[in-house]
Amino acid sequence: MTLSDKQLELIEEFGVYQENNGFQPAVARVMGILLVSDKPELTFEEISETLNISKSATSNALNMLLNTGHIEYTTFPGDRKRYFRIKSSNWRDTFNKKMEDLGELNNILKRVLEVRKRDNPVYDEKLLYFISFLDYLKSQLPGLIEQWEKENLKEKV
Amino acid sequence: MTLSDKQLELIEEFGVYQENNGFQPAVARVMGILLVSDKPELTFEEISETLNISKSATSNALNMLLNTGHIEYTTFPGDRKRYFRIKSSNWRDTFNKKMEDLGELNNILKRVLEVRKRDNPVYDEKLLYFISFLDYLKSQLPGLIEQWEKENLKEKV
DNA sequence: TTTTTGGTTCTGTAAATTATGAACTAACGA
DNA sequence: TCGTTAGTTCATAATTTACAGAACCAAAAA
Repeated sequence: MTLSDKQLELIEEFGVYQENNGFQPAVARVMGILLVSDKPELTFEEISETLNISKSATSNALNMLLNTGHIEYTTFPGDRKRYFRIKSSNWRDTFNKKMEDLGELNNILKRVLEVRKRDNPVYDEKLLYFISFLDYLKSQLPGLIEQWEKENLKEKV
Repeated sequence: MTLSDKQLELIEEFGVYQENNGFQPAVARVMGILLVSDKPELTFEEISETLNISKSATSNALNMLLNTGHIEYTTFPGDRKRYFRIKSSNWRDTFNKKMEDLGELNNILKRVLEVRKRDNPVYDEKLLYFISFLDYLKSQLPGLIEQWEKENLKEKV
């Protein structure tokens, strides 16, 4: 399989993005190739050879991504190969994870306020504002998402 | 300076959180101590000794955080020490960075759609939905923030 | 003028991460 | 039953990171 220069470039770019999200370089490239390749499904061999990563690294990356629910595969009768593709639900998950992450931060910050004893309440106030903002966001987002879904389905139907 | 067990625990927890955001362990702990200590401002020495990190690591961490705008310091006449504190604007920045990050992802995904040529449009559709969702979010968030600010100021005044 | 304070800068290195290649295995095909 | 395919597992090599320690420096104090 061959990829255009633009596709190779995007794999790297997406790869770096996902490295910053905590994925190993090779794992991030595997996600990248599944995302940008013209074929929506690729075999172990195609991934390994096109990305120039060893079989072991490919094996580890694919199993890791399978375990974390980022990819899945189908098979075809009379063909021992597995055909891997990105799980599309993964996009929504990516967003949800970011939101959960802010929730975690918010929990930590709430406990910070309980634990530290500052003489000047001005310092607590700034933090309280941010906490309240995150709470507000959390309360409003579901409605926002719902509304988007409504508008989007309207267009589609 | 001494910290309670709960404070030490929170420094570690916040530290791990910030490690996941790409900060070095020691840097993340420095942010942590500035966040949870009873005193809102701490000196180089207090930070270094309380966290048990070397002067060099402390120096690097503080300069890194100063350069990236996460902390700032004040001085007092006749006192050569600098008193470091977390920049409170940093909370809003943290949130903004998460949003910018989703914007970056969105840009990459838009280019993916331009570059890959898939026979079955179903695959593109899923991606298009997510892109459109992120765009929607981007368009709605400023209003959401504005509304929160309005409500919050109302309470305060 | 010498010493102390409040740091900074420069190696060196322990530990962790990430990937490789080779040996291995299970299933199928000839 | 022998070879081939489609991978997995293991030992280890190559980087990368993250920090400590020591030497260093400028300003203030003694």
